[in-house]
Amino acid sequence: MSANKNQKDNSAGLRGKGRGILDLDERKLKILKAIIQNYLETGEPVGSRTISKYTDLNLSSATIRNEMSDLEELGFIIQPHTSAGRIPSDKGYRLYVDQMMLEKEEQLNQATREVKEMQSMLLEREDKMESILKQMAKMLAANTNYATMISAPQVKSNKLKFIQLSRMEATQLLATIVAEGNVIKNTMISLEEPLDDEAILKLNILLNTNLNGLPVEEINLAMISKLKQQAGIYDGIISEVMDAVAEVIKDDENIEIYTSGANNIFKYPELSDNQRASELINTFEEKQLLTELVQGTLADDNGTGIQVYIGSETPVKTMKDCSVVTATYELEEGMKGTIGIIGPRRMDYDKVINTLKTLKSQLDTIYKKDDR
Amino acid sequence: MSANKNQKDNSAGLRGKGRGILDLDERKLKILKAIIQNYLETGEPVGSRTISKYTDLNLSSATIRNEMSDLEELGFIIQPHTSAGRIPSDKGYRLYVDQMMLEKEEQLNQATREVKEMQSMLLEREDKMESILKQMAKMLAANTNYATMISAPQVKSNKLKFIQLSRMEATQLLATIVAEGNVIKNTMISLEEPLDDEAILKLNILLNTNLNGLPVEEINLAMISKLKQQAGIYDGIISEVMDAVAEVIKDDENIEIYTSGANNIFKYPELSDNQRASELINTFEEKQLLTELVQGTLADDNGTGIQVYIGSETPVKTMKDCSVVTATYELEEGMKGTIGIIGPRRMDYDKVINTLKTLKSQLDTIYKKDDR
DNA sequence: ATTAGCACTCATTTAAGTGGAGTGCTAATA
DNA sequence: TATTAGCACTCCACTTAAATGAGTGCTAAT
Repeated sequence: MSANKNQKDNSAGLRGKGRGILDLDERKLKILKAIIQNYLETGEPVGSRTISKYTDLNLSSATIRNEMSDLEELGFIIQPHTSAGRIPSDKGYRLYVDQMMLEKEEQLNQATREVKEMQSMLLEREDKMESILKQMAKMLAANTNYATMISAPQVKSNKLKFIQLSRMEATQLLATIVAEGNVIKNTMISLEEPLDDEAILKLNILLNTNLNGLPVEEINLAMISKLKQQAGIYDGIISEVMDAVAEVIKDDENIEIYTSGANNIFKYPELSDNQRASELINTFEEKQLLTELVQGTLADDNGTGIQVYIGSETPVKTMKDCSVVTATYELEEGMKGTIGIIGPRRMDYDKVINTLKTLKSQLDTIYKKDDR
Repeated sequence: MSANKNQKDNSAGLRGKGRGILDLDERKLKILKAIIQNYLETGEPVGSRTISKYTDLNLSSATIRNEMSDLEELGFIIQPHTSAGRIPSDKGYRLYVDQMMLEKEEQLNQATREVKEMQSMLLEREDKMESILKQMAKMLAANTNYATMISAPQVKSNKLKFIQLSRMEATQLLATIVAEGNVIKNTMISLEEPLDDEAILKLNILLNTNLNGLPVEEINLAMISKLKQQAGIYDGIISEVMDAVAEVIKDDENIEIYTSGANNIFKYPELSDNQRASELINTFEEKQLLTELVQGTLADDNGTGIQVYIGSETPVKTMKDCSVVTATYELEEGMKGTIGIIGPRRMDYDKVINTLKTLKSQLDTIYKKDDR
């Protein structure tokens, strides 16, 4: 009975540009695409009649039904229950997205326009990194209606660059520590006894001659105790400074992540039942959980800088009902960061990917680096 | 004292028997209390029979009904629909809370125990303010099952304390600016041409002699242009430094606010329908919206440092279906911050207030200041 | 290979029915 | 006079049943 269907399935490669198992004949592909697009809009299972009417294939619903039956057998679509329409499976989405990323390579046009307004807003206040990123996350969220996250570029500061003690008040010192990548930390140090300028100068010289340019892994206990010894009665200060140095290193372990538009998930019924919503909101609040995502993307880099995780593909388990699209951007000193958009499976992949692509290139440009 | 808020809330004498509102006869008070307590637990309207059975008043349901009828007329309770039990009105909650805050003044005991574990965890990593506050918010949320927020102490830095330029690399300067209250900002300044040590020293002297100890309002354009003039060819650097100074001031306009447990709202059905949840989550994400709350509490200070906003009383409109309990704490230099707990109207006021009280005093203690 | 037609499935909607929690009122009681 | 028992009534929440309709699979005809 299903002989002819199976025949098609097996002979997939006969036609046209046959390569790989994934090729479907042109018509099936069109139908699948139509199904997905329709589902992206409505969020409802889509039936054969809908496709037959709203597509230029001029096929009757019956024919569509046959094709859909095949598509289901191939695992690209799913029937939620016996007499419902079909919805795309993760595999279906995946095909769709892959297809799209091939086709759409060139049309940055429309998205560019949309991002332009972002860019102008961004440039308005050439501020410090933090506020730029925060703002960017916010605008992305507003523009896409999905939840967004953006991680600050991860600096691997493994060298100390500069240490300085300055007197604030009689018994208070300010220690400024700068590591490679311009990671800066300030600490206040309280003193028992006042310290004269000369002593401070000496300490500064001591610290800088010994530590400047030093890879952190070379700062060990032996080294520290040697310093203390040389500092004499001021060894307490050395201790505090070294604590601060440790902080600088530790700081870059937990990446800064900014999020926005978490409440957008309420726009998609499939995500907003209490259970799921609660988990997702929590994930966004405990940004720590998002670091997995960042780490994941940085590891998965596939050349394009764009990654698409569909449903269970995502590294963060609480997002198994979502799709996640990420872009990694890279700043001057080889510091990489991640932008992520989190939405329902039926995300507008086209728009999102294009937006991210453009944004990424803009970001690269802003920071004087063009890697396209 | 804190009860005076609603003391003369109209409706003073609808009935002959009505005297001042606060002296409801003892029995009515007991019944009201019973109703509220029951409602706090169940979240369901409570009927006369329930009260009659689970209270030691030994009254029949009929009697209770009569009393409830009176209480409703007085505005302390509400009937959601004709034949339902009663739920407390905002006014009812208000009375209950005021009453409680009088009674419970002395019993810090139990709550103290609960908070102790927090304290020990807190002290474990005597870190910088930020992480302490974050952690505190988190623990509060975990302990209470409500959403929490905590604002970093608001520093009113109106005097510059210290400015320093240091050379990082040949064409890169680090500017460190410290304002009163030890608000620190670092900025990198890129140079066209290398700068020799002598020039840097001069600039440092110039900046410090002119700006140290200066109230920010005295830093005007005239002052700046005078500085530029004196700096000669280095006027560009002065500009950048002054920009950074402006940043320091501006920074303390938008207060840092840390939140946690936003997803706790999903534990209370009355808050977790999509509409409300979305708004609330948004409020927590756009922490800026919470500043109103902080400002509000700092303004409303009533001596105890604890404030309770019930329903529409809260300054943040998106929280009109919530109750908010806040405590203001004060650190050494007169810097005040706010801790807030946001939950449903039927919040466990008793526990929350006690927890906040204890936490507040702990906080005060940790920072060497006891203001009880 | 495609299509029309038909019987069937099943989630969703609508209507009607039921139980029960809770009230207000009245009359009886202490 | 204050309290209580009793009763009729209200109305929500829940269940059940029927109607709806979108969608399918299969078969026979084109």
